[in-house]
Amino acid sequence: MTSSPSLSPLNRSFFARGPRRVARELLGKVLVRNRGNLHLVARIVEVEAYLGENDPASHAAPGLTPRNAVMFGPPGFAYVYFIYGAHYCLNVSCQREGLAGAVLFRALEPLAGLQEMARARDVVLHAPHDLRKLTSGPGRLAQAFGITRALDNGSDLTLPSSSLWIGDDGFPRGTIQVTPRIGISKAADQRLRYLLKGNPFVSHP
DNA sequence: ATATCGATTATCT
DNA sequence: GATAATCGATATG
Repeated sequence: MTSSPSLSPLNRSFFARGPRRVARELLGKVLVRNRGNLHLVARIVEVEAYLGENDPASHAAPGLTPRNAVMFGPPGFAYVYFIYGAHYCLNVSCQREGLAGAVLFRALEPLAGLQEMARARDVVLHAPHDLRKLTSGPGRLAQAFGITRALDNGSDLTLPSSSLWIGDDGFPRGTIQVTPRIGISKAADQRLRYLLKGNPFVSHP
């Protein structure tokens, strides 16, 4: 038996809280893509909270639509959207059914399956800093993990048996830094971006 | 039926 | 630092 650190899935109640709290707590956890025997694993190092219908920057602001329905559903499910004609972005729903909320995954630190991520991203790994090209940015990490709306939107992220899920490996998350969210025009002053201070894989250093 | 625009990224200067 | 690329969701007529 090879030793492997225990990796436990985050349960429903973890996500049944406000987006700020969930965002904060998600830092240091890991995102896992199950691909048969192979696993893609990466640590969550940067996220943003989207507060729901009362948050002008949230896709939930216009109220329930087919696109944003997952955010109005139960917590712990993947909300995947397509943006700028090119990129998918991954969120996890939080709060509770009927009360929208979500956390956007903005950057990950790749831990396992690096070559598979590189192939998905169409990059060649030379220097160590090339790893930043894999999962530093919401569109990049989605591409590295093969995340699409057709494939992953609405999937349950609390089940380790499912294709995509979130786990806790006991990593001590360290110091959290809070800044305004990136790339938005509305409510741009609010500090709802959370990152692990000093982590080289955050998207906008 | 058509127009607008975006929770981004790559590729320039 | 600035900008083009690109398309689905949404709003409007």
